[in-house]
Amino acid sequence: MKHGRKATNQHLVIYLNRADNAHPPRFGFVVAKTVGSAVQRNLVKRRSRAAIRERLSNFQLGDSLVIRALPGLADLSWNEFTQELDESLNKLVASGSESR
RNA sequence: UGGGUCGGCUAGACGGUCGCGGUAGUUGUAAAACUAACGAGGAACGUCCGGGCUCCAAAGAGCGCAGUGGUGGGUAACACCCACUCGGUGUGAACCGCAAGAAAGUGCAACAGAGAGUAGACCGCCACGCAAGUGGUAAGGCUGAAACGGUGGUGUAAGAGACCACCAGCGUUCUAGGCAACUAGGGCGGCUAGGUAAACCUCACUGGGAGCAAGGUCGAACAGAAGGCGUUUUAGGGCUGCUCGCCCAAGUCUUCGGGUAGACCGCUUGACGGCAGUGGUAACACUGUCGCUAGAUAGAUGGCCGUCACCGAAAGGGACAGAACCCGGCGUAUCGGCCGACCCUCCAA
RNA sequence: GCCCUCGUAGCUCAGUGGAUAGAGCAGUGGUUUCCUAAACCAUGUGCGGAAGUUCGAUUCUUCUCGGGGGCA
Repeated sequence: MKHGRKATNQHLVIYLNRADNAHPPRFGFVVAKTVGSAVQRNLVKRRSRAAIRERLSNFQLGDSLVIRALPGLADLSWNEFTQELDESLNKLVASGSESR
């Protein structure tokens, strides 16, 4: 992800790299131990997967996305989580289309 | 009525929809698709003990080291569990206890105090002496966590287990009960033998080492260099603190550098769970019958909607916590809910 | 998953059954100086937590909390 762009939020850091490859979109989740216990980390990963699945149509071939979770994310509700995620994604997509 | 003790169970339920994991079946050359039933816990946690399993040739001996520590039983085993004994706490139901040995030996006890361990003599008491002091004594005072039996009497110059009575404690022995720990009672002895073993130690019993990243099969990739010790007179290794014994052995060890990090087996049917019966006070065991109940490999349980229960006046809320080879325990965390047995107290009879 | 280690002052470390736990640096106040630094004097701050053994625990034992490291 050295060539990607980054968007930071209060509880999220998102990296996006758009390449011209033909591979399907790839997603990675980084949940460190600082986020919480094993139960809380699992919850964050599952919610991230569910949220990305709902937004699959927003991505193109060749995209690579990494979501890094920060401490405090596990205490959010589902609605707060998706709101932060959408904000960050919109920022990334908007800046990407401008530069091209 | 109020308060409490112990034991057990549970950890929201049902449905719709979009998804995930392995398994079975069908289709398909294959990739994959479809269908079906399953899919985290009471602690999955901490990793504090004990085992199974695997490898170390087999798992040998002695010393050392470590662990356990009332008795009997349960168990594959245990530091766990059950029953009992002893000691302590509580009005009680009950609870707590690393609960062997201090006359085998060594050590330790600061400060205070006269004295802290084969006792001792500061004040005191008594005798002698004009006095200084000398001798006797340990009842009383003081210090301390702890001071060498207690009470009463006899006795004495004053006193003292010096002697006596009772009591407490010790050793030894006998009787009765109990598998035993131990309990009850009697005789004899000597008159007191202190504390600490989670200090060294002694006694009894137990323990070989490593761990599923164990271990095995297949496949992929790469590049060697320097040095040490050896090649039948035994280097090095298994082996871990030492010694012995045994085995492997022609290579092996150290440092630097380079490469790989994929697949499969191990892997889930087990000291397994439910029910019934029998034995046992119980822990538990045996017999019969029924059942199959996660198996991932960056790690599968989430999102949305509805109904009904719980808490709350409502808004709203719902604990602790996520399997990674598997079991048996222990310890710790936990919003709550339910059931049973028992104790104290209040009222009534 | 398994194994091994370490917690003492703000920091780096000593210590070890005995009263009031030390050393260096840092901090605060003062002396000196026209002012600052240096120097000198004074001073505050602690044994990760809870039980137990002991007359007495930082030390011994058990449980627990937190940190660090290793493995094919």
